This record gives sequence, structure tokens and C-alpha cells, in this order.
Amino acid sequence: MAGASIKEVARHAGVSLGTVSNVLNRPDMVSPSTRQRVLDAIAELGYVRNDSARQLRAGQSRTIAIVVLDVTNPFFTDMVRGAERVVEATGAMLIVCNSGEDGARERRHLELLEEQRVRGVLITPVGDGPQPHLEKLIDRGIPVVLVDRGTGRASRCSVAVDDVLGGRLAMDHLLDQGHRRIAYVGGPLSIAQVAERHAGAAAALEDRGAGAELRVAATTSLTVMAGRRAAEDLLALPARQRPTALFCANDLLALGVLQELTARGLRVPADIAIVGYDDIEFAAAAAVPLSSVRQPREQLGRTAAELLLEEAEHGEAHQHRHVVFQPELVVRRSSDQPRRARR
Amino acid sequence: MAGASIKEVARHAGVSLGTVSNVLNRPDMVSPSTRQRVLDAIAELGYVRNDSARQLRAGQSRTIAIVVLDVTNPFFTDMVRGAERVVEATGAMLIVCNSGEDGARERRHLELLEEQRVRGVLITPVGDGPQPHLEKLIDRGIPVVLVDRGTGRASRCSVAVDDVLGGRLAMDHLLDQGHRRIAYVGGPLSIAQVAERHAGAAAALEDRGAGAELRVAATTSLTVMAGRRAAEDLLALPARQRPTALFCANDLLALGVLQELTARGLRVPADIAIVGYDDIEFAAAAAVPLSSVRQPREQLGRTAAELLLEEAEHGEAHQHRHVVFQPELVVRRSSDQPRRARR
DNA sequence: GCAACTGGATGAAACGTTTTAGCCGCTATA
DNA sequence: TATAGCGGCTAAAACGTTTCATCCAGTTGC
Repeated sequence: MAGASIKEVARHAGVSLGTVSNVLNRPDMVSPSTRQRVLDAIAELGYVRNDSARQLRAGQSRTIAIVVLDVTNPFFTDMVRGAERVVEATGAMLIVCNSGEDGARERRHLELLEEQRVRGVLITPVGDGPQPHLEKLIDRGIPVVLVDRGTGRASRCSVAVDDVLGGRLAMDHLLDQGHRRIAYVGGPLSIAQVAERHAGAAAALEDRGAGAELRVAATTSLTVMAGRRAAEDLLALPARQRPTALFCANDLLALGVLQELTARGLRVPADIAIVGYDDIEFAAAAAVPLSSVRQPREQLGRTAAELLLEEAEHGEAHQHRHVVFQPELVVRRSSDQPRRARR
Repeated sequence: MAGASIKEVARHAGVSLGTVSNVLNRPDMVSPSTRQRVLDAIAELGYVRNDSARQLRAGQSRTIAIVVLDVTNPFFTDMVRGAERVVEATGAMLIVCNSGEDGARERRHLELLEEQRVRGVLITPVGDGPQPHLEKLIDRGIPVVLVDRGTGRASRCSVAVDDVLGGRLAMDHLLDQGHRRIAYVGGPLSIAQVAERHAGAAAALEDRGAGAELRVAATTSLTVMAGRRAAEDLLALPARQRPTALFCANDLLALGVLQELTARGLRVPADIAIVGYDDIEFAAAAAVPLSSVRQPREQLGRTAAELLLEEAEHGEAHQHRHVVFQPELVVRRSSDQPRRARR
């Protein structure tokens, strides 16, 4: 009962092995009566297809992998949900791998995925350098779609949100509110998004911020804990150098900052205003509802999956595309209090 | 370059096919000089093992799956992280599947996993009835470990947290604070945890709550949105019937409730106290820091993975075990204001 | 000098599918 | 009546591994 093969099913139903395969894969090529006999045998033996054998023959699997930077970050899990919908609609399976921002783990995952001859990979790669292991996948003919990272490479599709624009939106808003000493909380800058959001903010300052300054409060990761530590560092500054507004590279950081600032008795936004990035579900539920730059997360995943499936389908004929979505600023209480300009 | 097989590697290195396999699997059974020649050939051809063929021969894969109810819920992602660590330490791969609380999707996933002959499955099943598809996996000899659900079945291991105790802790605390009209927010009750947390609360009331009442505010899911809707319903009650304290079946609900209550001008905990469940990272960062029942999430995942690996290793000799962890109440501001008993 | 080992390699079988070429008996066509 | 075509099926090859029985050439022990 535990491991019937197609062969035993065939014997049981009194037909040839190929016929069973036909029942499974092209049921209408076989007469109704034999088909029924085969189906009965399958049911009786509890036969379940062996996917390894199937793949071996086909040279390809029916699973698609998504490699995310951090499974515990709602940004990525929302993306996963979007991708899931598209992939499962085709009968394929989406498997989720977590690199945890660790290059070695990412590499290990990609190796195993390559061994499995997955049908395609959606990935937000760790870091921002060249990506030899991704190239290797592509050489082998496995489609790769970059998600929210590395737009514009010629050899693969990508989907992304315009992070420079996002940085601009946040900064413009803070300048509009009258802030002149502003800090960007985020890091490491080796992460492209972190750098681009900063670049956008810096560009906005350049355009109109006479007399305003943008300092960087570097963090080593994008977590709540890192946010708390960053806040501690800022509080260590002499009061008159202390920024009056913070633009955080993501909402987790922003929540951490908020937590620490309020714990230390500062008022948000009266003493310090905060704008986050991602607009995760918890942003609106925070101690002080958080202004944030919203990204179309599910759609990001959906579109990425669609591009991947298209490439997998059309092979050579496929034209790589680079889809860029626009972010949107959501103003909430953490930054909605205008401030008189001060020196 | 795109698809060298072991055979071509062998030809390239001037050895037999079996020797290449030996280099890969038992390197010290082959002399250093030939070994090097083979390794060179592998590098030159860009050879990558074909896992399907490998599995086909072995009859088993080296991946372990975890099927969670909701990838966007931090409770599960923390669990995933715990399991990941253990699984990856053995060189195997953990793949994450999301059932999204949907029985049909769960079933589909399990079918595909069975076809893939995965080495084992960690799962928090949807619903609480009999589980024919899990039985099927077990019949086939694929180890299954239940996570946070269905403790005590004879045919599989399980890990869980004592939800009845958790309910007790929360309820005792609220009674200690002087509350007498209390509501349990959660649903559907078909989910065992939801039912057990309620049972614990009810038991605590039974034990000592003369004159106190526990009503149920049923929800259809355990999300922030559902929490908001539940709060609306509660606010529709005449003021004197309205509960003074809420015990929510998880933190997402609690955050939703909190959000809606404060939006409608009620003060927490002065007007209504709230206790959540899970103690997710965002609980402490909420508008009003949330009291919550904490579960050892990562350890849950770690232990589950360990049990699974042990079963996969020892096969017949394996004794199924049921590990139960104790939850712990974390009191924060959302419930820390004692109230004089009123009628 | 012969038998018994031994380390290092080989060749073939087996895993469970899918697919392709081919066979058989029947019907429709000319 | 011969031929072509067709529906329904079979037999066999192929996919890329791992493993197991064998073999061969040295070496050791007596």
C-alpha cells in the first residue's frame, strides 16, 4: 500500500504501463471502460505519482521558488501572498525560502534549487554586487526575476518600486512641515533600497532645501531592535543638534525608533516627527499612527510571478521587462504637526 | 554548458560513470589523482547534480516542508525561523507552504508534497476534524509532526503550547484587576486553539469568578480587520452591558480591537482593558502597549523539527512524543489599571 | 611461487515516469 | 476488394543517478 508504482497499477488493471500513463496525462486518448478500470486500480492501490521520476523525464519541475530576505518581515510575506495566487492558479507550487539577509544561506538555497531544476526563481538578492550564482541559474536556462532590487539588468526581468521617488515624497513632506534638521535612519547602505531612498531624500533636499540638513543615522539592519538602538544614539546627541524629524528606511525601524523615543519621554510628532517606509499593517496600529511610504506589495509579487511564468512559457521568444511601480505617501499622526522653522 | 550529466563528466575525465558518482558521494574511496581529474571536469563543464534522478534512486528527498496557516502572521514566521535553523544544520532544505487557513489549499499542498516524497512534514492543520490526507502521508511512511494543534494523537509527534493554561492566565489576571464583565474575542471556535483558550478562561471563571460573566464575541478569522469589526459590534451594545475587559484570541485581533476602540474615542485600559495572545513583536509597540500571553514560538519550531528529524532517522524504532510548552503572561499597559468592582 | 587479500576502478541494473514508434482490428472510401 | 485511416493499445527507450557485483593489478603471507 505504501509505494505502488505505475507498473503495479498496470498489472492490477490488466493493461500496459503506457496506458496508465495515458489515463493520467491524456485521459481522453483511452476508452472509457479501460480508463475506469485503471482509475479503480489507482484508487485501490493508493497510487500517488512519483514526482522525481516525472521530473527526471521532463527535465524540469513544476515548482517555482521565491527567495526572500526575511520571512518575518510583513513586506515580504505580503509579496509572497501575491506571488502565490498567480503561481497556484497554474497548478504549480510556490516554495518559500528565507535567506535571512545572509549571502551564504542565499547561495546554499540557490544551489539546492538549481539541483532541483526548479522552473524559475523570484528573488530579492542579498546585497547589491554582482550575482554570479544568479548568472549560473540563468545560464542553465532557469528564469530569474528580480524583485525590488537591481532594476534594469539586461539578462532578467525585474519588478521594483521607485525608491528614489519614495525618498523624495517623504523628504518633501517633512520639508513642507517646516523641518530643517532631518535624519535618515537606515542601513546598511550596501542595500540598494536603503541607498536609493536616501538618494531620493537627498535629491529633494538639493532641489529646495536651502538651509536644511540631512544627516544619516546608520543602522546595521532593518529591524525593530536596530531602530531602538538608532534612537538611543540620536538621544545621545546634544539637544540643539538633535534632528526634529526622522525618515526611516522601513517601518520596522520606524516602530523601533518610536518605541524608544516614547519610552524616553519624547513626544511624537511634537518633539520629533517620524516617517516610515512600507506601510505595513502595523504602521497604522502603532503607538502613534505612523506616516509611511506605501508600496504595492501584493502586486509586486503578482507581477513578478506573471513575468516569470511568461518567460518560462515562451523561452527564447521572451523579452525581458522591467516594471516599476510608484509609491505613495500616507500621512498619519507621526508627522502631521507643522513646525515653525528654526535655526 | 547548460546541462552536463554525470556521464559527460565521466567521458571528459576519462573515467567510468560510477567513479564520478564515487567522487561525489564517497570521495575517499577514490585515488587523489583521479579525484582531482574528475573535480576538474566537473568545474569545467559546470556540472550540477540532478536531484530528481538522485531522489528517484534514493526513493526519498532531502527536503522537509512546513505548512503554516498564515505566512503573514508573525507567530508562524517565527516558528519557521526556529525550524529552519535545525533543518538547515543537517544540510536539508526547509520549504514553506502557506495554506492560508484554506482546507482545499492545504490538501493541494499535501498532495504535491506527497508526490515529491518529501522527507517529512511539519504542519499546523486547518480546522480540527479528522485528517485523512495526513493519515495518508503517514501510511506512506512520511513522518508528520503536528505543530500547535491536535496534541496527543497516537500516530504522530506533536508540539504545542498549553492553550488552556494560557486562557487561565489571561482570565485570572483580568479578574485580579477587578473586572466582572469580560468578553472573549475570537473565532471560529472550530479552531482548537481558539476553543482551548476560551476553555481556559471559562475554567478560571468557574473556579473563582462568583458574580463575573464571560461572553463570547465571535469573529470569523484571526486578523486585524476581524478585530476592528468585533470592536464595532461591541460598541453597538448599550453601555451598561458593554464588557470592561477583552481577552483576544490572538494579538492581531487585539491590535484591531485597540485600533477601533481608540479611533472611537474610548480609552484603553481606563474604559476597556485588553489582553492579547502570542506576544508578537508588534504587541509591545502598539498604540497602547499590549498585555499578551507569550508563547515560545521559535522553540516550538525548533522542537518540532528535531522530533521530525529523529523520526525520519530512526524510522520504526521511533517513539512518538508530545511536547507541551508553558505560556507566560506579559502584563503591559493595556490591562494594568485595576478597577473597582461594579455591578 | 602460489594463494589470498586489497585498493581502485568498471559495467550494469534499477528507480518510476513519459513518449514515441508501431501493431492490430475495424470502418469508410474508392 | 483493396487501401487508407483511425482509435486504442503495447513495447521499449530514455531521463541521470546510486549501488552492487566484478574485475584487475599489485602486494602480502606462507
